[in-house]
Amino acid sequence: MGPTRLFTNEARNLGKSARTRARLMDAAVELFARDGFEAPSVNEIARLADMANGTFYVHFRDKQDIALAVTVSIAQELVRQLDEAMADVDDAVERVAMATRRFIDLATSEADWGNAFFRAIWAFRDVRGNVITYLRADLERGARQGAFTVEVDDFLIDTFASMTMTALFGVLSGDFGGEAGSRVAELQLRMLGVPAGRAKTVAWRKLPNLRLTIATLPRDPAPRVRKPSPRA
Amino acid sequence: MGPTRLFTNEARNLGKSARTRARLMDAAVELFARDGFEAPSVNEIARLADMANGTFYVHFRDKQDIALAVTVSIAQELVRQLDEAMADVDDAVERVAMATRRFIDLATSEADWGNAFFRAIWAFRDVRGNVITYLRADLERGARQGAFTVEVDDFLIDTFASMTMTALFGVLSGDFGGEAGSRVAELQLRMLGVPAGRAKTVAWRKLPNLRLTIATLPRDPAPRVRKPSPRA
Amino acid sequence: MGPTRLFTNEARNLGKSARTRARLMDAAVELFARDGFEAPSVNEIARLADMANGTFYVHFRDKQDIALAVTVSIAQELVRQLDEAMADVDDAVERVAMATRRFIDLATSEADWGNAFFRAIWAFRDVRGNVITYLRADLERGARQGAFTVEVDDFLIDTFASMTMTALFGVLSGDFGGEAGSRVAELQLRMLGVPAGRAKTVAWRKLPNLRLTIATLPRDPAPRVRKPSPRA
Amino acid sequence: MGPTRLFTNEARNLGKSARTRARLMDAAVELFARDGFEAPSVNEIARLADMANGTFYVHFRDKQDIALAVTVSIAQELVRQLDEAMADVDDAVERVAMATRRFIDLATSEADWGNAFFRAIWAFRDVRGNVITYLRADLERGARQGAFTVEVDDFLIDTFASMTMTALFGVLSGDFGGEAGSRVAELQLRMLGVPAGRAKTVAWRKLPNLRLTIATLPRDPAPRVRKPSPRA
DNA sequence: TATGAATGAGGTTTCATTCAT
DNA sequence: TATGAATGAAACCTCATTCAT
Repeated sequence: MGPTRLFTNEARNLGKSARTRARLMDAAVELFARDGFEAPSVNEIARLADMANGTFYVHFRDKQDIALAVTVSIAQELVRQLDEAMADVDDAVERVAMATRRFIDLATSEADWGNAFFRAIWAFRDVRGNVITYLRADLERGARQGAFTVEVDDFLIDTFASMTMTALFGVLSGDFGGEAGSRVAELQLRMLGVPAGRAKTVAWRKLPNLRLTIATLPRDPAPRVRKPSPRA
Repeated sequence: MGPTRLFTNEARNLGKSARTRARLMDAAVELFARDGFEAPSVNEIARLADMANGTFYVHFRDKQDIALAVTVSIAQELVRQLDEAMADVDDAVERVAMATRRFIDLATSEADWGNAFFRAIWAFRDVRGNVITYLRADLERGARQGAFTVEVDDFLIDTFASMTMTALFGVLSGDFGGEAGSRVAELQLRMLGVPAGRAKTVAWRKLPNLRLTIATLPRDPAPRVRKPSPRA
Repeated sequence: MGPTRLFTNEARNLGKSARTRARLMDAAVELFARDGFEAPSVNEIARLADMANGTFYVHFRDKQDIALAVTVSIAQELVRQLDEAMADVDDAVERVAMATRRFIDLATSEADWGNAFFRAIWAFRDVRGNVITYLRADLERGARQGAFTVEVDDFLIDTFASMTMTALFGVLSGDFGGEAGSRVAELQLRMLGVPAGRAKTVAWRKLPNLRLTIATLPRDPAPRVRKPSPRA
Repeated sequence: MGPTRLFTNEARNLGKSARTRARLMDAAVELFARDGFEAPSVNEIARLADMANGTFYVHFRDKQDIALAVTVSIAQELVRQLDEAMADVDDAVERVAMATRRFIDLATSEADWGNAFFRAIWAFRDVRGNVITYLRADLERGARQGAFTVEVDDFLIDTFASMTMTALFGVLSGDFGGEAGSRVAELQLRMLGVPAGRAKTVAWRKLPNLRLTIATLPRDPAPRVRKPSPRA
């Protein structure tokens, strides 16, 4: 169950430069996830990626640079897949609960990415913005639908998000099990004003598992017929 | 408006060694609060405390050591004063809301301490334990009193605590104003199952301001009424 | 007002390889003139020449190599044009004064070349030799003609040359204006033994301006009168 | 005939810090003299001074810092001793010739210092100022005394100085012998307008040798009776 | 020829820590 | 206790140079 090297996989069919860059990013994810963004030295990253230290600087300006690249990629991918998975859900209560649960599922399915994401949220303000946009949309939808009885503003969003992140962290660190997603979701709905009964029902409804993936099938030769969705 | 040097103040009447140690701790708080636990070098701490770098090692094994000393002290003091201020409150709903609000008040009244505390919570697991004991007690009291309709366990406590911390952080970083305490408190009560009306009433009830102090020997011209102090 | 790219211009009608080489040399002159011979990296030179770093090594062994190529070329060109401009002057006093003045004019008319030359004189002994031959000839002519009352040897030549170079540097760095040529020339003649009056007359006599060029194939719309050019 | 370690010698009776600093400066002089100010790495300097690389940074901010320290010291010492040696000479013609000759003698007597000084003149504009002040004074004195028939201004001073420096460089590099001082001095006087005969007489008059020294006798314990001159 | 990714030695600088005073 | 100079490992980064394409 070693590291999955999602970036390397993604760059499989790209040029040499892109592949080297991807190897560095995978190495960085692994170390960032384990030790945070400060601890790993550039040399360590290069060594783990199995290349000369100088090569790092061919592809990134410095550690901050790769950290941001890695982090933004992860956040985008996470959010994109999350959004995709909820495309056909309309009810805000359902959406909010599902977002929390699936987000935790996804971020948990690839521990390094989840950890790196978790660290990134605190380290880089930009990453937050990316994610929060979606969250805000769902909360406002709920307000419009009359399902939530609280004011939706930055304060609420921050609070809400921190609950999700805390649950995620608990799962990643092994303190909590798979039910964590449902538990926070239920608490969040209660907080928002959803009646306790409905909160419980929605938050605990069975949900198919999600796995974080990165588009992998051949790119360059180009799949002639665009299938409905190239991913599971 | 400069730093308050609470440790130095506390050690005012102690031996020279204790006073030197306190100066180091005050310097450390100031730097930790501003730059986190990694960034400041031992030399910087010593320089800010206005003593030779070698002196640091007379009093602390290493940076980790002083960081722990500092944060544990802060946490203890914070919790102690919080507890003291709520000694005569019995109702769990009131206690829980008040704890959240006053905690934020206290931690906010001395920005460096608040920031250092905030950082410590993530960096040192031990500091959490200290604080959480009190929190658990109040939540369990509420469960026994039938005021809360959720299961009280580690998961709930973590979630609850992260909400408070998020509000605290928002205030410290200037994103939110003084009402943040009431806002989280209200959200927390709703989450716990307190009816929306009561949650609002309790969370927004006027409360006298608290200021973090390190009670010790008679202050400057010395207020006679204050009892000697709980510490040497 | 941008750089003149004299080498590129000179190689205009040569093979591709020669043109690439010339572009590198122009880039090198520009950087050497600005930052000296050590500071610019091979990568910088290549980047300024708008080609891949590897290409550099197709044309030059290393930085020393291009530095020499560049400065020897500059020195030759400078001296050649200087010599050409004085072909019909016979009197040593006139020649010596004119050489100094026109040398400064030329080296000044193309600031990068002037600066690179100036730097080269100190860095590469070889470059000196090239220039000094001409200088010695004129000084010896003056001695034969009885115009100079000092012994002409290496010491005198060095001293004389350093005076010219100092004036050149002053002009290039903006400390002195256009009259610098005449001033040194006058001082030099006095030093050599030319009576003060004559020294002044000769050194300040009006002189048409010279511009450093790399004569090659017909210029833009092509001045017909100029003979084909002394080079391929 | 190894290196003389003048700084170390000077700091003999000072504190430990000053002595370490002096050792670094001596090492720096040796390397700067041989390779210029760019080539030697900080590590090389520390290694030659026989201490850990980190120690360098206890005493100097960076290479520029030590280069300046070294250079300013050398220039000051050189100028001070030169000035001292000419204290009782009044005639400007004599002074000017003597200054040039003795300056070359001094700078030559301690080759490393001379070389370092020579390099410094080109690298640090500030060092020039120091030296040039004295030079200007003598030239202006000559003008006042009616001995010189040229205008004394920056241009003249630069030219004059470059002649001296060129002679110095020639001696240091072994191209010229001990008579170089007299030769330039004679040329300089001619240039300034001193009749050829007088120029020769003054410039070649026998002069006792000078040696660059640094005050060396016991400092701290303090010599009770100030002798007329503590130096040879 | 031209490319540009990759290399790794070597430079600069910081810093926790020791130790003689 | 307090000092602060000294240490050296280790971080960061640059760069001349090679080499497969």
